[in-house]
Amino acid sequence: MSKTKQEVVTEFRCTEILDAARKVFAEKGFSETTMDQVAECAGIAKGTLYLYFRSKRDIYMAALMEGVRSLNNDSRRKVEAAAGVREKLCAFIETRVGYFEQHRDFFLIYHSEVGNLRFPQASHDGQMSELYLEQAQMLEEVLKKAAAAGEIRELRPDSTAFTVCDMTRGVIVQRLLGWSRAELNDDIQHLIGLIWRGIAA
Amino acid sequence: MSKTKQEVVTEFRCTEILDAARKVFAEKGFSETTMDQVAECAGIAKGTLYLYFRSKRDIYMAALMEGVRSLNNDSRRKVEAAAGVREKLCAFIETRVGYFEQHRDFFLIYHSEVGNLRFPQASHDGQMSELYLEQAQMLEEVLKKAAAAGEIRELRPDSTAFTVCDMTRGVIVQRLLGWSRAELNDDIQHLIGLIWRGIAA
DNA sequence: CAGTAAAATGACTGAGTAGTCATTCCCTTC
DNA sequence: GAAGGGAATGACTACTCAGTCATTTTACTG
Repeated sequence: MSKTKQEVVTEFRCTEILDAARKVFAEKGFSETTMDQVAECAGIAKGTLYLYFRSKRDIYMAALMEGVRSLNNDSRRKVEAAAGVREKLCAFIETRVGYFEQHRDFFLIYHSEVGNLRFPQASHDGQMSELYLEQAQMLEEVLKKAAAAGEIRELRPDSTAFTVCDMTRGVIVQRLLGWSRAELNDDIQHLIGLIWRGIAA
Repeated sequence: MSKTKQEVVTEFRCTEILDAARKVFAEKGFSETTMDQVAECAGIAKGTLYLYFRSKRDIYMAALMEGVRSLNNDSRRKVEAAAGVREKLCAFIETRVGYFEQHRDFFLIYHSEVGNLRFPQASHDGQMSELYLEQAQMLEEVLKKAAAAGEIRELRPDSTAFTVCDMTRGVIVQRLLGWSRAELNDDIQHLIGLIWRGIAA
């Protein structure tokens, strides 16, 4: 059964709102953004926002989580599809750097939220931590298997996985703030070179 | 000439206020913190805050910048004092991880600010960016010289320097959020092992 | 210990904004 | 094309909170 007209409209409005939200939140941060600004950017009235979302935080979390889930799915798929360890690592980094380059607004929100992981009002419930950990753990599994197979040296897979995530995020920040003028691919290759020598057997 | 009584009292009040500010801001983040909370935590009335600082943002920035400057000075001194490249790297990482472990409130503010580097209202003027870059550049110099001397392989010193900073910060986050249960020293040694193999000639 | 000046106080104000809801608009159906 | 109903609107409300300032407290001096 295909979607009713109702559902189509609702989905369209939600997408529209979340896209606008990402844009405005990315520019100003959560607290400096007003609902009027989100509404204006989405080209609708403020009241309409509340027909589709319960609160400001609700919109923010939806914009954030939708992005994170999509990113995590992409990463997982690409990593699973890749053949060896090195290739899996490459896939992980390339997918994520690529995704963030394509969705800069989302990245700014994501990154500022990582910075707030400790403030409870942000990332409510710890949904955000959960998804963050999910990625690290996926990487951890890859590293564990690779170590067992002797493809890389023995090191703490948990800590290493986090570190790879941090380095990946770091590269995007460098690019976004204009601290790197290299080609995207050079940045990625440079990072992979660093990591691979760091962990290779 | 020693300080007048005036100056001593002023300095004491400022320290008191900034300590309280770090505590509260670390717990709640900038916008969720009220001046009343800062005042209460400092054990003074709200009005008194405004005798020593011009605004909420002013207090926040002072608390942040004092910490960053102190951290940067420690780092620089320790790095300069260390003998070889590897030792300088160790000194950098150990100093920073140690400092942040000793000043967790400060770290939470610092880390959330790194997440907000792109939002103009935060980190006004870009003072924060400046100090962040300062550290990375110090490291960059170390790496350049080491590469010229053949002690490490040729790689992009700017990008590598940023990456080392990111990894270092990452380790603290792991520890602060309880994602690492290892001894402090194990975490540090693990990280240095990773980096050193990554960059060694 | 009175007099004075500086420091501290906290009730108050004004600006800003999340969220509401009575009204208007528009689309569908007969 | 009239009637009915669901979607959209934006003026309005209720509240929060940064920053002020008239008053009180404390510290110093002669």
